[in-house]
Amino acid sequence: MAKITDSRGYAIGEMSKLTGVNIETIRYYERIGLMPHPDRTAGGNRQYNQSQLKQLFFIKRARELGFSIREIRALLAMALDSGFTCSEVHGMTIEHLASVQEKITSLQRLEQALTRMAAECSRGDVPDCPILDTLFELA
Amino acid sequence: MAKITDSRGYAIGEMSKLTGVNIETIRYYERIGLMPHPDRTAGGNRQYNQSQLKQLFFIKRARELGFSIREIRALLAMALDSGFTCSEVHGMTIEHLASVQEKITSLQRLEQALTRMAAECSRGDVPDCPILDTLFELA
DNA sequence: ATGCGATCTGTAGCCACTACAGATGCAAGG
DNA sequence: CCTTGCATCTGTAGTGGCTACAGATCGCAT
Repeated sequence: MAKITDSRGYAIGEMSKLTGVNIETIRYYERIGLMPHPDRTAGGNRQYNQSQLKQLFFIKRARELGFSIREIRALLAMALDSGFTCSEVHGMTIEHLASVQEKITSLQRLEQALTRMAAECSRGDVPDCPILDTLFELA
Repeated sequence: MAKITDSRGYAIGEMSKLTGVNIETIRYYERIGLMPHPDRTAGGNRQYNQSQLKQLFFIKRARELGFSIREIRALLAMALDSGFTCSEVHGMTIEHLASVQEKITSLQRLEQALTRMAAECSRGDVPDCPILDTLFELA
C-alpha cells in the first residue's frame, strides 16, 4: 500500500492549480470558516489533505452553480454531518433553481427592452438619440 | 405663467418618492459624483430642481436596464454634453446588450445543470444524495 | 414654544472576492 | 553550507452598489 496522494499533502498553490480556486480565495474561505484550518509545516505553510481537496472542489462546483456562500455552508453541513436527508438537499436545490429562473426571466425582459431601444436608433452622427430620449422621459 | 413644479424645488424625500430611488442611495449618487450637488435650504437641506429630477429618473431607468454606474456615467456625459453622437450611444447599448445575453446564456446552463441534478434525486429520507455526490466527485 | 417627522453627516456593514505590502518559508543549484 | 528566487505568510484595504445605523439638526404645523 503505497502512500500516493496523501503522502505529504498539498501546498496552497497546488490546491489552487488543482481546483482553479484563487490562492487568496482559499485563504478567504478559511477565514470565513468555509474551509477548515489545515495542518501547517514547521515553518507555518498550509498543508492540505485529500478530504480538504475534495471539499474545495465541492465549494468550487457549488459556486459555479451559483450557490451563495451561505447556501454552500448549509450544503456542506449536510454533506459532512450524516444527519441530513436527501429531501432537504433537494429542497435547497429547487429553491436555488427558482431564483436562477427568476434572474433569467428578468434578464430576458432587459434584453427585449435593450433590443427595442437599439433598433430605434439611427446610429447617425447626430446628437439626437432615441435611446437617451427614452432614458430621459419623465415616467 | 405660474411656477408650478419648480417653485421651491424638491426635498430629497420627494425625489425618492417620485423616482423610487432610496434616499440613502440618492446621497450616495451625489457622493460618487453621479448626481450633482443640489442647492441647499438655509438650514442645509437639499433642494433639487426639475433637471436634477430628470437626471435621477435617467439613472434609475438605466440601472433597471442593468447598466453599471460606470456606464451610466458615460451615458450621462453623452447626454449632458452636446458633443456626443447617437452612434456612440448605440454602441454602448449594443455592448451592454451582449453582456446581458451572455449572462442569460450562462444562467440557462446553470438552470439545466440544476434541473438535471434535482431530477436525479430520490427526495427520500435517506442520507444518500446524488446531488451531494455530484458536488463531491473529483473532477 | 413645542413636538415630531424629515433630513443631516459620518461611519460601518453587506457579499464574494481581489490586491497589495512587507516579511518569511522552502527547495534546488553552486 | 549558502544563495537565489519563487511560494507562501499575515494583515489590511479596496471593489461595486448600495444599506443601515447613530446622533444631531431642520422645518413645519399646532
